[in-house]
Amino acid sequence: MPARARTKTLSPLRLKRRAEFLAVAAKGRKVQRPGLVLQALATGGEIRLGFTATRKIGNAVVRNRARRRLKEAARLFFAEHRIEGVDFVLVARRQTAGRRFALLSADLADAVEKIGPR
RNA sequence: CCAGACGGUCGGACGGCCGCCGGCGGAAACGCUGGAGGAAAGUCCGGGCUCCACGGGAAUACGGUGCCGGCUAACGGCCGGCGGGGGCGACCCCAGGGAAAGUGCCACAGAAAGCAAACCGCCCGGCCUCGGCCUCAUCAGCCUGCCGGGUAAGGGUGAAAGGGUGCGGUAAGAGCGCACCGCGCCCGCGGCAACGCGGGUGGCAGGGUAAACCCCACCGGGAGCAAGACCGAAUAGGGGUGGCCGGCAUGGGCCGCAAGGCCGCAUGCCAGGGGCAUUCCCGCUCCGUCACCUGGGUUGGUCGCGUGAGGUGCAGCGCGAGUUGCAUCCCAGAGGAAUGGCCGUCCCAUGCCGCAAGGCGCGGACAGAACCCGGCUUACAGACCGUCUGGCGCU
RNA sequence: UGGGGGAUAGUUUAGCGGUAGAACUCCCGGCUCUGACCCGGGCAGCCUUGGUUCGAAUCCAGGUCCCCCAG
Repeated sequence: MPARARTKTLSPLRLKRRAEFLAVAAKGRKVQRPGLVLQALATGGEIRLGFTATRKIGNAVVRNRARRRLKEAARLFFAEHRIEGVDFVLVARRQTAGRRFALLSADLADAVEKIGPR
C-alpha cells in the first residue's frame, strides 16, 4: 500500500529524497527570478514538486515562511495550468519571504513560461 | 508628578474567502473537531523510558559538586538564612571548604618576595693612620673614613615588605608598655547549623595564589527514540546440536614378530589471546573447522507516541521554595515534517504631505514542536498589573 | 541526535600567567637606465562579554561563528 493515501488527487506528489533533488539539479534546467529559482527535469511521469530553503536565507521561521509561500504560489498556479511529466524544484531566495505575493506569483509564472520548452 | 528597585502577566484583536496536517463519522461527496512557544532555541545540568553490561570486594584513576538549613523524583536548580562587597535607599552581586599535609609560582622594580634579613638611614662603642673645621699650637671635640654592635621609626620599590592608629617610652628604636581596632586561642550565651553577641587571654605567631598541582567531604555503570519491540519477501554473515580441535605425564585400546606407529578413550597437570574503566584476588565469558536444523538486520509497515513528577480552580499547612486534599479538564503530534495565502475593520510603531481634520506608504519583538518532563542559559518591539525606595509638590 | 576540535596582522601560522613573535602581502626608501631579485625601515592582530589573579592571548564561565567524526 502507498505510504499514505493522497486525500487530494489534485495536490501533486512531493519530492522528498536527497537523491531526487540532486537529480533535478544535475540534469535539469534552471531559471532565476527575484523571488525564486526554478529547476525542472522532464521525467514523463506524473508532475512532482520539491521545495528547498537553505540556511543562507534565514533562520527556521524565515525558511518555513518562504517554503509555505512557494507552496501556496505553486498550488494556485498549477491548479490553473495542468502540466504533466515534469519534476519541478522551487528554491527559495532571500527575497522570497518578504516579496509581495502577487510579484512572487508572477515570478513563478514567468519562470515556468521560460523553462517551458523542455 | 519625577527617578528608580523587585515580582508577575500578555505578547496584536475580530471577521470573510481559498488552502494544509491529525482525529471522528461516512460507501463517497462531504461534515464536525483539534492544530506551536515562553523561550518550542542553545544543548549546559538533572531525571523518566529503552537496550546493553549487570559478580563481589578493596584500593586507585577519571569527571563533577563545594557556607548552613530546607524543597524536590533528582540536580550544578529553587527557597530561606549566614558571611563578604556595592548602593542615600528599595535592593543587587559573590565557584563562598582547606594556605599550621606537602610541592610550585610571585615577572619588572626593590637591600630583601617568605626565612627572615638590612640599601640609604638612625643610634652606641672603638680606632685614630691620612684629610677638613676649630686653635698661635697641642690635646679634646666635630665632620669624614674604618671596625664592631643595636635598631626598623623615616626614605625608596612594589599588587603585596613580618599587625594598624595614637600616646608613653628609649641612646636610637621596637607590642617594650598602654588605649582602641584587627587577629589567634579559651569560656559563656543565643541559634538545628553556617554564624552572631559578650567576657577573658595571648603580644602578633600563620604574606598571596587552590578558576596552579593538591588535600578533604559528597556524588557518578555505558549508550541513546535513528533507543527498542513486532510484522513481511530474495542473497552473503548469526544461534543450537553433534563430530573434529594445543602440549605433557600415566593408564588403556588398535596395528605390527619386533623396533615402533596410530587413536584425546580415561585421569591429572600446564597453557595462549581478547572482553568485563585500571590493578589485585577469586569469578564469568568468547575463540578454529565440518554436517544438520533454525531464527533475524538494511528498504517498507505497525507500535513506542502522549493520562503526564500534567493543566486549572478552591481550601488547609508553610515566611518561602513547595506540599496535601477536593473538584474539574484532555490540551498538536505525523512521514523530511502540517498551522499558510489574500482581503477588510481596528490597535501599535514609523516615514512623507498637510495649519488642521486627515491622506498616502511601509511594517508587527524574539522566534517554529520531532520521545517526554524538571531546571539553567541566551534572544525579545511593546503593553499592563502589584509591592517597595528616594526626591519634589499639595492637603 | 550524540561526540570532538578550533578562532592570534589582509593570508598561513608560533607563543611555560608578566615581551605578542615569524613568513608572505602592503607602504616608504635604497640598489638599477628600468623592472625583478636583494638591502633597510614601517603599518597592522589575540572572536565577544563577564569573572579569578597584583597582572589573562594563556585559567574559569556564558555567548557567537567555523570545522571534523558516528549513526
